[in-house]
Amino acid sequence: MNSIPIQELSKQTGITVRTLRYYDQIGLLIPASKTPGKHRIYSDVELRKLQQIQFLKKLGFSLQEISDMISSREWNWSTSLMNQLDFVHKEQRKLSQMESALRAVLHSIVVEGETSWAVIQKLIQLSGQDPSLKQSFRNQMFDEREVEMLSLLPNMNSADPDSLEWIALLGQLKRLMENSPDSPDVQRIVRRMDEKRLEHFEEEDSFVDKLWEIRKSPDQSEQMGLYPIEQELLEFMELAFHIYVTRKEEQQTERGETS
Amino acid sequence: MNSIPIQELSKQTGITVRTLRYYDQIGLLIPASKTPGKHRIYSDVELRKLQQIQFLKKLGFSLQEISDMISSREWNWSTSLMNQLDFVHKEQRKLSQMESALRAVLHSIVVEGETSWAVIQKLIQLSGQDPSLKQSFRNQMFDEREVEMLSLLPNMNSADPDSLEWIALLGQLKRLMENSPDSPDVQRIVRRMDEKRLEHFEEEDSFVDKLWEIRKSPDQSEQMGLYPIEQELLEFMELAFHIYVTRKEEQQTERGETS
DNA sequence: ATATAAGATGACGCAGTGTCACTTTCAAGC
DNA sequence: GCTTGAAAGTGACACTGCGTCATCTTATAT
Repeated sequence: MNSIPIQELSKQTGITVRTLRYYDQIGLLIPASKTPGKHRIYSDVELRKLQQIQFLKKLGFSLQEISDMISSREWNWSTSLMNQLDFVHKEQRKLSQMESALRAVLHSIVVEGETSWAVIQKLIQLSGQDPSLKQSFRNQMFDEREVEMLSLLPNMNSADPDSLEWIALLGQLKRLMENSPDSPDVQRIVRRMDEKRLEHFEEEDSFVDKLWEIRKSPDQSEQMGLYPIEQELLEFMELAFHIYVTRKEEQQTERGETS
Repeated sequence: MNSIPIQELSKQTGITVRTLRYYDQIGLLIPASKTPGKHRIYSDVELRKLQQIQFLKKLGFSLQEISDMISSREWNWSTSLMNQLDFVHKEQRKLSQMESALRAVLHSIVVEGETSWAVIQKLIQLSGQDPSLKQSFRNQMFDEREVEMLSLLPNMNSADPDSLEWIALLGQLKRLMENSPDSPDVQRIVRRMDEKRLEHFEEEDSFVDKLWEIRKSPDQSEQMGLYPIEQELLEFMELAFHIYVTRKEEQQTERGETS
């Protein structure tokens, strides 16, 4: 039997001395013996046991659970492993929700341009409402095919590049609101928005129109669970869009295009 | 100014009375006033503030952080949001590792048939080794194309149905070791294994052979980071396989097949 | 014998409540 | 105005898993 002083054990396992003493205190890992001066002495039996403890900790079990597992001779491993797996899944869901909420705030700040409590307030409104109401409103306004298309819409709390560009474009547009809606800067943004619209919703004009109507009504937007965009920005956007579309048609006419 | 007693506030927000008192104590949410008898009285200002606190808690911030955010007039939101997002990602990684380790134990128990500390010991060996060594050993034994194929191998800690069936088959085989390797039960399992091999590694005989050689050497298996399968089971499997292949060839010969 | 490293013990702190135990206040009915 | 029961108050301990002092003792090498 080789005797291992506490610091040795600490080095070999990476567990701090403090923790080893704590494990002794709660009876999880008791040293093989002690010197007359009460210094702890471990053996390789304890070394192995400590490694087991480390491993079980990596699985996320609490020291209490580990203690039970180690002491009990016949332990129902499958059950506790499955429970633990279940627990991990729940935690993962929580984290996903946190992630998505965090993104929503970050992106809202991009759109709003300024950081303020107003952003938080808006999101509190959104997150506070009953999701089933949202669902029924969506089903009421759109047919089945259109409801599916709704899931393709850019979203405040998603991280895909497509949504990100929409958010960025909105943010830029907002900062340009002091300019004229037919200024080149504004028109370039609107052109890009139109391109993106065509990419995803070409031939779906009626859907896009319906969506735009909802967007323009703050109440309806809220019921849909859409991030509230301020009225002025929407009006500015509509104006700029109108100008853009008109010019586009003129150019096509000049070039003698028929379609 | 409407005055809200503590229980009212509790009901409206879902925060317990105890927690509200604690928030008062740490100065996070101080009631608007108190009755002469020291009962707390809140107003809708505090109601809104409490909702903000709830929201920020959903983002995973600590009460201290929330306190800072609320009290400071000019807070750098973006930075703390990004930090928090970062933190969430780290937690997610931890959970993924836990999940995969948990699956490894669960699956190992299936293969071993019995639940025992030996399983844990094996996995401790595996998880304890330096992953870079594993990497270099793999690169040393296999060429580039083959290394890619390695990632298609069934794995103890994955949850895909393919891996699951391999695990299940191994577990069944182990329980049948007392039978003769040419018993129908055993042969059916070996046939299924062979089918699965063909599904994924048809035309890759040399790769499969090389892998099998490694499997048969406990040392090499360990260096590869493969779950240790006991020698007897491997030999039993090889024997059964040999019988299976021989019979298959005989049948083909009988049927007068040439290839 | 002495210096010094290593060890021991004990206590506080952290985060966010739950839970007891005991006292006081409020509001309402009489 | 008095009684009563509900609601509110305060204070303290518990939980998890250690980190981090501070203070005292032991082991070890010279």
